Amino acid sequence: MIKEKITKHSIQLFEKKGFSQTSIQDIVDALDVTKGTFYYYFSSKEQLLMDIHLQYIDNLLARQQVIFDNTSLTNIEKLEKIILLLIKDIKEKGSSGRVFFREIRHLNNMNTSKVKEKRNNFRFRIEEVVQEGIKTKEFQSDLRADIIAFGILGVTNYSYNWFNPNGDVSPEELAEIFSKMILHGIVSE
Amino acid sequence: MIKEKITKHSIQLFEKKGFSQTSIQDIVDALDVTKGTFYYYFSSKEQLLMDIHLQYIDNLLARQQVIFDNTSLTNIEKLEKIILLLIKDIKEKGSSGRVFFREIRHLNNMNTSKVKEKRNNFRFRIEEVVQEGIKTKEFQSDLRADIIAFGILGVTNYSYNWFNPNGDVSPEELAEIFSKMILHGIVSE
Amino acid sequence: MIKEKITKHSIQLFEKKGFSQTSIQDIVDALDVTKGTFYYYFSSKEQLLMDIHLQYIDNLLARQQVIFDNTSLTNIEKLEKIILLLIKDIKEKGSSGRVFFREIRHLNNMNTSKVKEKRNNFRFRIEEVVQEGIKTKEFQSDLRADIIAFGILGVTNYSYNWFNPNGDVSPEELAEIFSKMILHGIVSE
Amino acid sequence: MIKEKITKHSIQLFEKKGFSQTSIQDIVDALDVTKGTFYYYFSSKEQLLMDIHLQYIDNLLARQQVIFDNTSLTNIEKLEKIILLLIKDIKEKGSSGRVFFREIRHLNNMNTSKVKEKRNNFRFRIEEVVQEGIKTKEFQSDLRADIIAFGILGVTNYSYNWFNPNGDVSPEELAEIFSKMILHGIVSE
DNA sequence: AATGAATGAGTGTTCATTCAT
DNA sequence: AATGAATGAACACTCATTCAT
Repeated sequence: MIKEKITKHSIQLFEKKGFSQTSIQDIVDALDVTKGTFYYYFSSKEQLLMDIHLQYIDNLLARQQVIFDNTSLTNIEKLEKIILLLIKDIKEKGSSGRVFFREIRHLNNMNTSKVKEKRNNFRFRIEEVVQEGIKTKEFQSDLRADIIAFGILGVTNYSYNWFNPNGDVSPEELAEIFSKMILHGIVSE
Repeated sequence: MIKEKITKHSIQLFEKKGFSQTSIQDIVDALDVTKGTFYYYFSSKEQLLMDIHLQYIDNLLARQQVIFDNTSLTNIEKLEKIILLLIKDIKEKGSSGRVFFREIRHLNNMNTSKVKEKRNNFRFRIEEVVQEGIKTKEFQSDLRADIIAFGILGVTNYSYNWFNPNGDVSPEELAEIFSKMILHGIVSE
Repeated sequence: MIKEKITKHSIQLFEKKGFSQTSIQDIVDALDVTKGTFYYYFSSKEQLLMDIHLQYIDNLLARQQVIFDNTSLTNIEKLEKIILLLIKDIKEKGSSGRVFFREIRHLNNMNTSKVKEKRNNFRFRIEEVVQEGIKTKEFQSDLRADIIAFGILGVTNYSYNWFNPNGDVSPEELAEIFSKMILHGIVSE
Repeated sequence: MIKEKITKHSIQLFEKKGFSQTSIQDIVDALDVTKGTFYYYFSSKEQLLMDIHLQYIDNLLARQQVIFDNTSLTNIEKLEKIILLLIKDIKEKGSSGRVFFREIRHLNNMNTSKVKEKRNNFRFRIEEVVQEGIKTKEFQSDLRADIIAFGILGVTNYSYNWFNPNGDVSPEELAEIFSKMILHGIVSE
């Protein structure tokens, strides 16, 4: 209960001020508890950050898996759904996402490796979808699936930095615009 | 001379360890000078960071301007050249770029505004190219030029995080792959 | 039962890491109980240390008393037996002894006084034996019994720091070597 | 200058309150400087302790060396002079000595090794003197020189704990009493 | 008899910055 | 142009102790 509250508030603070600019004091002050309480639940500031990272990426991976395993979808549809998954997440978990993308540097080597492995898994899944789509002729035969995967992640992840999900474009609309761009390009035929 | 050396080494250190994890002591130690010397050339650590930001974005803006002003280019060509400009920069100024994208948070409000304005200008130029291309029918008529500009920047900026310009894909090849994806999509026609 | 287990394990920890470097957490972790349990049995960390001190010195005093009261022994024999008592204790209660000698500083004033008084009593007994031996002409007539007592304690107590009772010299042999040195010196006659 | 003042005051404080009970704050408060100043001169609290240890043991070793190298002395005289050296030091450097004997535990492994090696060297020199004395028949032929060396150090080092050099017994007198005890024993012939 | 949550004062250490020289 | 001494506020983290249950 308190642990969850600490995590939740920390995410807000890390997003607003950055991990290193946020002190444990800032965190516990925001919750009206003492530092001792923080260290009762977390062994270090870094462990809290690791918790946040794992919660975020594990959740994404699980939801990506559902899409990936759905055999009734074409690869085009799978890509669209993965893009939508990421964009919609900005509304639901935007703060976590921004912390996730920005603060990984503050994990130690071992933790960085763990998180990067999971991050890579997410990317490899996208790469696989592209690869499969090439086989089924949904996609062009000469694509570099690995690089396309990076391209797709670039488009979606960068959105965390600028997209306001409560603005005039809804997450669903944004996802559709990006899907269209990636799938069909912007040049008129 | 010394100032340039400080800037150059700081970029390396900021890239490797992060801005807040790099102390002034680290910087001056790397150059075998003393802290007094640092403060002779820079009024604060933040000012050094601001210098790095301005050098980076001003250089990019200038080079973008040349492309933008070249009336002999189609809008498609302009987009291609801007993408190439950004990707090639990873090889030439990768460290600066990574510092630029990661450490803006450590500027104060006024400096952040100045840098963001320049950043936005860079984006507006891309948006204008897209807008022009729509008018000339090079691009599809129903595009959201603003969002496409964000998409393009997502693809290129994210590359700073993963692209190894000395690997098996050259900057020129990467730029071409991304240009093709953005212009024509990945779906086979 | 539990109290004894806490005391016993604490002695090991205090010996290995030192009193102030050992936290209550360390102690209870080693026993798989919680801090509450510790404070059920001990009112404070210091009281535990005091317990250890008292157990150690009271035991020594009692065993010294037996020697002291044995009227069938000469004073030389009494000295030999006291030296043997202390050296043999290294094998049996080495950890306690080391804690006893090293950590008295961490007792408060009142407790320090109590322990020092008992320590002094131990020393006074040795002094008395020397004094008696002077009267009986066993010992040289011009000895400073008080200082000789300190000398004897120096030899034996310092052994706690270096003597390995399981090495090539047994406690009995060591006690004999030291007895001989103190009684007869090292110069060849 | 300031560094020396810090060291000097720290020795007093460490002696009175113990190393771990003395905070950096205590030290700098006593000198009316700030913690920053402390860390300008010392990289850590432990390094200060190491400095104290090295100053103490290096000084002792150097003075022991002079005695050791003096070929005009018999081995008996060398022992007497080494004992006097240690006892007189209580008056001159008593605080350092007490810190030296009590706080070695607070050095890390590498530093402990360094200090212990020097400590051992001091002891080995005593052992050598005893060994030489056995060869020259000054000392009894069946002595365990190594253990006798420990015995001598026990007598002298323990004096740091109780001897008041300004009391009714002077350092010279104490050294003579102990020399006599060690050389000739206490039993009347 | 024992727990587990919570406290709060304290610890060693870091570091951007200042300033007389 | 450059130094080196000094500052002081902040920081992550520790820990003996308390107490309701």
